[in-house]
Amino acid sequence: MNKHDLRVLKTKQNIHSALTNLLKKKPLTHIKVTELCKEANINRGTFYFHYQEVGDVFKEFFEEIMLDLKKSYNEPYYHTDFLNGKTLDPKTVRIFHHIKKYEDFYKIVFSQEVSSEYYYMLFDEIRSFGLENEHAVHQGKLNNYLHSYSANAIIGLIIEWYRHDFQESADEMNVHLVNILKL
Amino acid sequence: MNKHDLRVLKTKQNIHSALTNLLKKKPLTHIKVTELCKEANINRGTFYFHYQEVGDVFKEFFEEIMLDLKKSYNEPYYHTDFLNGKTLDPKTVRIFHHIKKYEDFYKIVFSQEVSSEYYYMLFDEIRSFGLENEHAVHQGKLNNYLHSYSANAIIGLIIEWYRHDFQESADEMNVHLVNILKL
DNA sequence: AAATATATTGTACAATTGTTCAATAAAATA
DNA sequence: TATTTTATTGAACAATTGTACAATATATTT
Repeated sequence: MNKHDLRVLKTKQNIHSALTNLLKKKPLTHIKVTELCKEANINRGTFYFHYQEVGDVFKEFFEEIMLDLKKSYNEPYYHTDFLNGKTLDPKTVRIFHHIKKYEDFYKIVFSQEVSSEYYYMLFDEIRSFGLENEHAVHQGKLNNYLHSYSANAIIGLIIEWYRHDFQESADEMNVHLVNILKL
Repeated sequence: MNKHDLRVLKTKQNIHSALTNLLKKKPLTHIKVTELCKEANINRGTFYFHYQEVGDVFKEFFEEIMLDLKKSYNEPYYHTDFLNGKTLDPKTVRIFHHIKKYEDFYKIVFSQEVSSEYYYMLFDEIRSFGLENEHAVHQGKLNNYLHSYSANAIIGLIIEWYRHDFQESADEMNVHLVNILKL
């Protein structure tokens, strides 16, 4: 299976737009392989040649989104540094802006029904940023735990945000974080 | 459907022990309804009278485990307060001991393939403990975010623990946490 | 342009799913 | 104990899944 083969590209494009369409009508977990193939005008055998289940297609979407998260996190950031007189953390605020940008996808990622794999993709990405303040280097094992602690704490905020249906702005979320870190 | 009916109790007992047996042989996501019913010696129609999918049975297990977590968290705690000369947080250490106690279940809960619903059950339980230091009462919204932040931070540690195959002891985990909180 | 490689198709198949329903068995209730 | 209630069974059904394969179509390579 050569992912540069034009046939493969075309097939995957069809499947991708088919899934995008179906997601407007029903939740990911309700979409059948048969249904997706019909919408994409491809043979079911072709689907199983590339994927195992519908969720794998969504995973491909989310892999792209993770690339964007990595990219936007590493880009120089030109954003207002203040909101309501509070200083914004220039590192984490990019995460919140990223989430807001892909709000519709994260509503799926954080839903109860889907597999945890997307959660862990986000977790590992944020974890790789190494968010733990300025406290330089620690001993190896503690550092591992600290990374997981910090990354998942941020995701805890995002879960709460998700449960508020992403009502707050990204900047407001960052203010919440700053306030928590000040405690 | 009366859950006190002896027939229901017997049926659920059979299904429960059938699932326990099958889980020794294969992962949760590979267990079919048909297979579970054969193992439990009950009719497939009976299964669908009580559940929707195999995961619902595991959810019943986990609901009991969440009750135990709540219970052990509220019990007076008689445990050594020191390890390697470090003070242990008497609140959080119970969570770690609880996880260790049900290690086998949490290996399922934290696995990539299963639905996120178990994760959220744990999250909501830990969140309800209100772990945020001694900083008294804050404004309503910040408090919501703080609870989710703190609860998920702890779970971040547990995820890391899970990835180390739960090698460390509960007390060592608590030392990690204490060290992180000191930063 | 011809030869080669391989992705896609169509078909078939067994197994599982999810639902329905009347008959039956086993409870709870009077 | 007799009556009533209802959980369980078994059977049937359409739909979906997951796999296999030869035939075909459409790429890539020479």
